[in-house]
Parts: sequence; structure tokens; C-alpha cells
Amino acid sequence: MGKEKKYCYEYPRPALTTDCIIFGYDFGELKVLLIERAHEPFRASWAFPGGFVNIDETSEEGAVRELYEETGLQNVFIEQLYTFSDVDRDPRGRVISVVYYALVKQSEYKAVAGDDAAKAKWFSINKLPKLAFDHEMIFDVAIKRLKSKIKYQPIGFELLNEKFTLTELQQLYETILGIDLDKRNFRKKILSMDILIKLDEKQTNVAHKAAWFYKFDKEKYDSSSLFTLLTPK
Amino acid sequence: MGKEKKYCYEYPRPALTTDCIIFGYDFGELKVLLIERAHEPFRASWAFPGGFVNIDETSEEGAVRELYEETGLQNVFIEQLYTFSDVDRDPRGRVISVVYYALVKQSEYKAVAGDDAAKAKWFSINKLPKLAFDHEMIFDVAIKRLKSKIKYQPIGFELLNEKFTLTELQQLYETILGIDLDKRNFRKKILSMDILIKLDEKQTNVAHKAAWFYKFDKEKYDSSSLFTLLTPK
DNA sequence: TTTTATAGTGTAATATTTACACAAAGTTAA
DNA sequence: TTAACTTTGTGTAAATATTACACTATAAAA
Repeated sequence: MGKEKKYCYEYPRPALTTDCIIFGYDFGELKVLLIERAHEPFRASWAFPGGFVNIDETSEEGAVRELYEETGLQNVFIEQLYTFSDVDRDPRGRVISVVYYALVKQSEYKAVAGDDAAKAKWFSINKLPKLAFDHEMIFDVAIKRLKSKIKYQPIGFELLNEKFTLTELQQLYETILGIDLDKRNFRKKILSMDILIKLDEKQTNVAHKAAWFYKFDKEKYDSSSLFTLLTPK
Repeated sequence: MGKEKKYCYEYPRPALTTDCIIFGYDFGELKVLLIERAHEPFRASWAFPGGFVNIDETSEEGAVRELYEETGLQNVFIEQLYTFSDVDRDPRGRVISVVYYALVKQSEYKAVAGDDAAKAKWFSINKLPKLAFDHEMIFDVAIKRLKSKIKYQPIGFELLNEKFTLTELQQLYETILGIDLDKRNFRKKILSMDILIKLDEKQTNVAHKAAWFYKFDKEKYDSSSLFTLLTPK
């Protein structure tokens, strides 16, 4: 047994894979999770986690499964990014990849890939190693999407804790967009959107005035029509 | 010969198809091009043009090729929409489809599907027949994308002639967005973007004051950073 | 109790968006 | 040839949104 080629078709078919760009945010830096490949091709290179899609699952189910298998992450924000189908993108033959991107909350950031054999590691997006396959192109598409998406959809919350301060939120926006925002204007704007709930709880153990915590009001957002554009300073 | 199953793999593989939602604009109506299926499954149902992706072409190349084969269209605006991979979306088995959408200029609108055996027909998006496969879901994604994209990228020009009047452009936006726009404000805004070139040519044979023609200044657009949002009246 | 660090707040100036109406220019019909 | 019809093309004032900007409040640490 072993390598029998027992699935036969009238015409050649590509293999179907899925990959996932996992964004995390920590210490004011935007990061992505990479896996050091254990096998050829690109053995010992870094790559986005991913793998083959099973015949009885959708590409999204495959992405969610691979994400769990390779990192232990569950219940994360995940969204289809793009499908890459260049003929020579994989030296093993014709392989197309339906690529997703995921946003990981800070509370789960450290829990990532606690167990596994594969080496998983967070990299600051400014200090990425050389990547396997066409993953550099994939990354470019992903970061561009994240930057544009955060301007009109409140996905930033997916990268913070359940509770966050307005300063944390502002810093996240500043990091992703790569621009400075005015504190008063940022607060005015984000609060006027009416999608934040101010909690009855402050920071503790900080060597300065404690900030109030907020949480994202998903229900109010879902019922409102469209998030408006956050404009830079 | 004929139906030999000579392409064999270690694991089962899905078939890869591509489909294309072709938008056209005529007489103030937004339309899509549908093909009446000649074969099972869904024989005699209407569907978006598409077909199997060859093993030596990208999904986009496949979409462009199918578009040409089924409609005669060439050199149209085309962009990846989404990949659909539901396990049961095709009764023939596991088939995933990388779907594109295309915008067809008015000047080419009538030339569509001049020759072929398959029946191709434009349908107003408000009067679509029942569609094959999961094409109704695909249509929903496509129309949503078109509406949101036109607000921040000048893709509307792809649906008009090379030369158009500002009133035509305004009506196109009104049709796609489903809202009325103020003439003076629309003109002010679109002209301030500095992506239109006023031609030295007017309408002829109209029973009223002739409007000036404009064309889209692609070079100026490409070199500018980002198209700003067109806001409704 | 002083220092340090960050939170939290208002206003005036500027820019953008909105609402709104009529004269000009062709064509058609009387 | 004139009048009626139809659509083009234009400006301004009011309302709204965005921007720039600085100091007091609070908690912990020194």
C-alpha cells in the first residue's frame, strides 16, 4: 500500500490547498504567524500555515482545520482573501490555493502553537524572512487588504482583547495604517460611531491615570448599515 | 477511447472551474449575460458562462478564455470575485469554481455572442430567471461587490463607451447604486477628481442642447493614489 | 509630597458636502 | 420663422465634518 494512485479522472486536475495569513498584534507591532517547513519542497523555509483541502470539506473548512492543527487556534475571525493559481507556483505540480486571512485576539496570541512538532513563530511584518512558494506575493495581497479593510469595517477589535482602552485601539489603527492619529479626533470619531460600549472597569496597576475599558458592540454594528471611513490626521 | 480515466492521483481531487459574471449597461439598465445550458446538469437552465480550467492555465486565463469562447468578448475588465467550494454545489461531484466578474463596454454590448451555438442573453438584474448551481448566491456576491467597488474605484467607465457625457456617467452611478444623485454636486465631485478629459466633441442628433463628451484619463488615475468616495445625495 | 506618565476633554478654523433654480442651446412642431 | 420642448451646464450659501491644538486629572513610583 502507501502511494497507490487510485483516484482517476478523465482530465488532469490540480491539487487544492488552502493557506492562512494569521495576523496578530503585540507590543505595538503587527505580526504574522509562520511555520518552518519540515518537508520538501522549501524544507526549512518559512511559510504561511496551510495544507491540502479534503474532498469532503469546503476551502474555508480546510483553512479552519489547518489553522487548528498547526496552531491550536479556534474561533478566530477568518475571511477569504484570494485564490492563487499560477501554473508554476508549486514545484510539486499544479496546485491552486484558496487563501484566507485570520485575525487573532491578543488573549490568544501567546497560546498559539503550544504543542506541535512544526515550529510556529510570530514575525513582525517588517522583518519577515524569505518565504516559500509564492507566499511573498500572498503576503502583499493580504497586508493591502487588511489596510484597506480596517478603514471601513471594524475588524480591528479582532486583534485586541475583549476589553481594550481607546489608546490601545488608536495604537492598533496607527500601526496598521502606518500613520499617526490625533487622540482627540480619533476618540470623537470612534465614539460617534456608536459601536463601543464603555465598561464599568478601569485599568489597574498602571503608573498613571487608569484608562476606562471598552468593548465592541457587535450587535449594534451588525444592525447599522455601514461603517464610515476613518481618515488620517 | 473517449472516456478513459487516465489521470490518477494518490488522493481525490476536486475539478476546477471558473465562472464569470458579465455586467453590461444599456438603456439605463444594469444587465448580466447568461447562457442557456445545453447539457445536463441543469440543462435548459440559465447560468453564468464558465467551464473547466485547463491544467496549463491560471483560473484567470481560463475565465478569459471561456469568456471569449462563449461570448466572443475580448479585452474586457475582469477581476477575481470569490472562490466557491461548497461540497454539494455541483451534482456531478466535487467542483470548485474561481469566479470572476467582467464589465463590458456599451460599444461591445451588442456584439456579444454573435455566433455561437449556446444561447446567450442579457438579463436585467431585476428580472433574472432561476439560475443553475449556486449561481444565485454567486450573483448576490457579485452585485454587492460591484456596488461597493464603484464607490471608491473608477470602474464605471468600463461599462460606458470610450466617450461619454457626464449625464450618462451620472445615470450609470444612479443605476448601480440605486440612488439619485444631484447633477451639480455629481459634476463638481467627478471633475474635481481630475480623472476625466473633456473632448473637443459634442453629442449630435439630439433634440436638445448637445452635451460635451469626456473620456477617462487612465494614466492620470493610475498615477494618483486613491479614488475618493462618491457620496449619495 | 513631588515627579512621572498617561487619560481625558473642547473649540475655533478649515474643508467638504449638501440643497437648490435658471439661462443657454439645440431640435421639433406649429 | 417662431414657439415649444428638452436637456445641458453652472454658483452659492448653509450645514456638516474634519482638522489642529494644550492643559488638567489621576495613579503609581521615587
